[in-house]
Amino acid sequence: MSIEIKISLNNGLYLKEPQDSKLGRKIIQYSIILIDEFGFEAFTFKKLAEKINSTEASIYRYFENKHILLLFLVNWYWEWVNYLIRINTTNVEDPKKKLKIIIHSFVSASQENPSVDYVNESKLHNIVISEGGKAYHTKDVDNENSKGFFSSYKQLATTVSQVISQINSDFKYPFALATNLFEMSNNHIYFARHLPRLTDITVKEDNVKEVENMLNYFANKLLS
Amino acid sequence: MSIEIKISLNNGLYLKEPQDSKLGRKIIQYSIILIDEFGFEAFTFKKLAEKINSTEASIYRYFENKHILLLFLVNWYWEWVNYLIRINTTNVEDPKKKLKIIIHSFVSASQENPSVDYVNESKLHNIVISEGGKAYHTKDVDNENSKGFFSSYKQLATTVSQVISQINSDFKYPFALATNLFEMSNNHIYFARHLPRLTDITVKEDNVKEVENMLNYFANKLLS
DNA sequence: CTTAAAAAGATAGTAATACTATTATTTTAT
DNA sequence: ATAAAATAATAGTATTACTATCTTTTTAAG
Repeated sequence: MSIEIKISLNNGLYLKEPQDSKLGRKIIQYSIILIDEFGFEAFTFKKLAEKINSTEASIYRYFENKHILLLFLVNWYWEWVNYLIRINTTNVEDPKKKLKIIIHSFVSASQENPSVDYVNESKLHNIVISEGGKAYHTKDVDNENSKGFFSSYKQLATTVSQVISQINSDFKYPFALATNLFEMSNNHIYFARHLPRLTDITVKEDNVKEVENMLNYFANKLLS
Repeated sequence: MSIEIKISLNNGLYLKEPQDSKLGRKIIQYSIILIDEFGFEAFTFKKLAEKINSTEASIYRYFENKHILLLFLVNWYWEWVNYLIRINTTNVEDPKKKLKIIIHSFVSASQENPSVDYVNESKLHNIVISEGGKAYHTKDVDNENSKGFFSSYKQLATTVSQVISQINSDFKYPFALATNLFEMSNNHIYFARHLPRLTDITVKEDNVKEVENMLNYFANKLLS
């Protein structure tokens, strides 16, 4: 007995819905593991095929190429954070409390249930931290945007911006603050791990409390 | 009669100093043009060689690979912004004024003189905006960091953090604010151009005044 | 002005990547 | 039991990211 979550994504992100078949779910599961392990550049469909005892050709039936697969994974993450925010803020009236919950979701969505068994949310979060920007920093961004490949991120920005405007309706940059909190969260976890001189916070053993405190401080100060 | 600027970079970033030879300067000049035009992924040494009527082998004598070349270019930009901040803030006492000048340098360094004739600063700024994150979002980041490949960015962060601390010595996140202002500047110019629903500002014909206003607002509010 | 050495060019070759195509086998649903 | 769908197996291509070697051109020093 269990509750199943299936996150629906823009159908231009895949050739065949990977969440509906065993092989498709394995592709998702092990692409997350391999991208996390080797990085996006060194990740190939050939390596993935070997890992799951399948073939390149079979993987190509699900995803056009590895960039689209990355977009799929990042969109999955955006949708999942959207979902967590929705359920964790229901029945919360105070927009300030809502924003605190949102910030908590940004830094540690990966430690939440309910989980989807073929997605290692913690590794997926690491991918978003390390490779997420590559999903939209491409020459094809305008074309992909027109196909709706970033609508989950926009949805997230809209949700958060509305809470921001509830806290302070005079604040002129609700969308910029929303995306900045998300980007800053990922960026500073990355900096703490790899380029610590670029930040003031530390992250020990995935303890992101300091990042969370910093984001709350920034948000409160800006909206006061 | 002219004043020449030569920006010195970590010598692990090249096999042979490209700024000291005609071919080397052509490599810099046209790699900027081609990366800006085609994007980093589609850019190859072969295309560059064809463009400058040289050969792949010759380019490989200057740069190990295209990733190192990108690092070289991004470091050049970081050093150049450092330099602009230094000369534009000399004899300015008020740290608040200094920070304004810094923010102006972040958003529109590309429109400043003095220029280096083989570097199109405006296109280089576009590369930093669109591809800059790829310089450090790689599996090799720790190794490259240990070789000092990010010291120009750290230097920039340090300079800005000192001004921030001069404005408000109690502010707990001077480095994070410094890097965030820089990243936010690039990010929101990119968003305004390609994913406008992720920001509140607009950028028409390279007019980045709105970004500058936003960054000044954020900085002032956070440091008040 | 000569000459040696450094730089650049020309050419060729390799392993890996990012696919596409075709056919054979297995799984699944009726 | 069987047809259709999914997957596996195999092969092949163009491009990329290099490396190696040899020839020609440029430059710098006596």
